[in-house]
Amino acid sequence: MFKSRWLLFFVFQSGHKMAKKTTPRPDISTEEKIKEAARKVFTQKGYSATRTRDIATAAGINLALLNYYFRSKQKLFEIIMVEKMQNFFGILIPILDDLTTSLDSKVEHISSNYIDLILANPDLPFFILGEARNNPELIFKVAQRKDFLMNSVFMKQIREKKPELDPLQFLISLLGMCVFPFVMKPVLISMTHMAEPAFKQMMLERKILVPVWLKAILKTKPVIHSR
Amino acid sequence: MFKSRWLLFFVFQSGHKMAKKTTPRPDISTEEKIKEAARKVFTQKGYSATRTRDIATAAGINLALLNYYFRSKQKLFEIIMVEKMQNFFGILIPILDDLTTSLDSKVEHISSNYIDLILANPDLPFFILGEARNNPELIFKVAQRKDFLMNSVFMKQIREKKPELDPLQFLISLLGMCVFPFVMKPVLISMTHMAEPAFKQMMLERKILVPVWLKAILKTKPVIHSR
DNA sequence: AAAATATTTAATCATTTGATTAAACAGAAG
DNA sequence: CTTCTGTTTAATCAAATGATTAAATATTTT
Repeated sequence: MFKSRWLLFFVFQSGHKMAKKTTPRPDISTEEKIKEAARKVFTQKGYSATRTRDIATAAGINLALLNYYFRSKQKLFEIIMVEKMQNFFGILIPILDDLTTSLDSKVEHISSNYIDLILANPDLPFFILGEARNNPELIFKVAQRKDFLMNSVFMKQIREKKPELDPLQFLISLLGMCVFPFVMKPVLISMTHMAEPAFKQMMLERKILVPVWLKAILKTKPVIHSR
Repeated sequence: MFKSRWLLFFVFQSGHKMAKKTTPRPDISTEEKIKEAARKVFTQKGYSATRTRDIATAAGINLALLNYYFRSKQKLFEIIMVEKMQNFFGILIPILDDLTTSLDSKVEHISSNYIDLILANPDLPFFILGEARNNPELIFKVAQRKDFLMNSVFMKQIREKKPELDPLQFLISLLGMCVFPFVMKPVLISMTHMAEPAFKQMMLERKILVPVWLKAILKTKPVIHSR
């Protein structure tokens, strides 16, 4: 058993599960139970506050199975992290690079889709933004090329409509409008009487507000920056 | 020695340093060296990723001195956290509640002061927003009352100027415009060719853009939300 | 059914980590 | 100088934590 695990490891060091050499068809669920628990615990508490025992308990499995299926906490984490980055950026990329839609339409889509996405996964943005600080190379891996963003259709459309404006300023503002309220939620709840339902209602209203406000921003008179 | 420490602990359990009973006047610097190192390490890595040994090394002191002066990692953390929250919110509160300034002027002040503050302490916002998730009660302690924010002069001025708008939507947008770029910085740097100097330049330009844009937002036509 | 292979478990390891202790050291008080 | 008190150090502790192992159980293959 010891031998077979390591042999396989050297053959496929795919970072993937290393069991199931020939045909065996187990539950399929154990591995998925661990991943599901890992999604929950990692996104909630972040990498370094997460204990492998938390994941094992949440998954209802023996601790050793985590290492059996995923080799290490780090390897399991990377799988979840990549998955979550795809959730987070995957929704953005296609909209930004759509040749068939107007700038206004893109703003509407991003606002609406992003807010819905995060309402359904409230810990997602903070998790991504936090772990991006420790694993910048992982972010880079998901964003294929460093010039995709600046060369996207969206950015071109902004340059066309408002040439004096750094289009990155606009994109950051748009994302901030959608994402920041979630990042700030705990502070907000501690400092006001707002609770979960009111927060959700506010975010639903924001889906309408953000496009209106960003259109207004695009109509402002040029601001010239001194150098 | 053992005895005197504990006696003092029960007399002043102020969470403060417990040495220096009679007169001795040491370096004064050891305690401060630890705090300074703790500021750096905690804000950079967060509570759970921080090792007391990291702090001791950064401070150039023996590990035991950390516990000698501050009892525990947790106690030291709370001191730093409160300090940092005062940095972060202390600049905001007086502006928000200033009876003598206009709404536009408040927006300008917040934009300018906040961006300058965070440029000088780039890890501050993420630290605060992150630890707020684990210690909501600490946030509440610094924000004196839960109704301060919603009753502030700033909020009244927004209600007056744009009665149909939830003033919280506006405040969150303003803060997001200033703070979110810093929260997002690592992602930004991984996904574009932007480096530190360009980021700083962008934030300086933002000090001008944010007030212009937020004034434009205040001039938009009312949006009525269906219920 | 027997053999081979895969999965699961309980026990255990080695390291890390927050914290403590006892002794050495330093400076002020008597 | 000696004593007292506060500071610093090196060694050590106990608990937590990521990981491994060997044995057990289950499943597939022959």
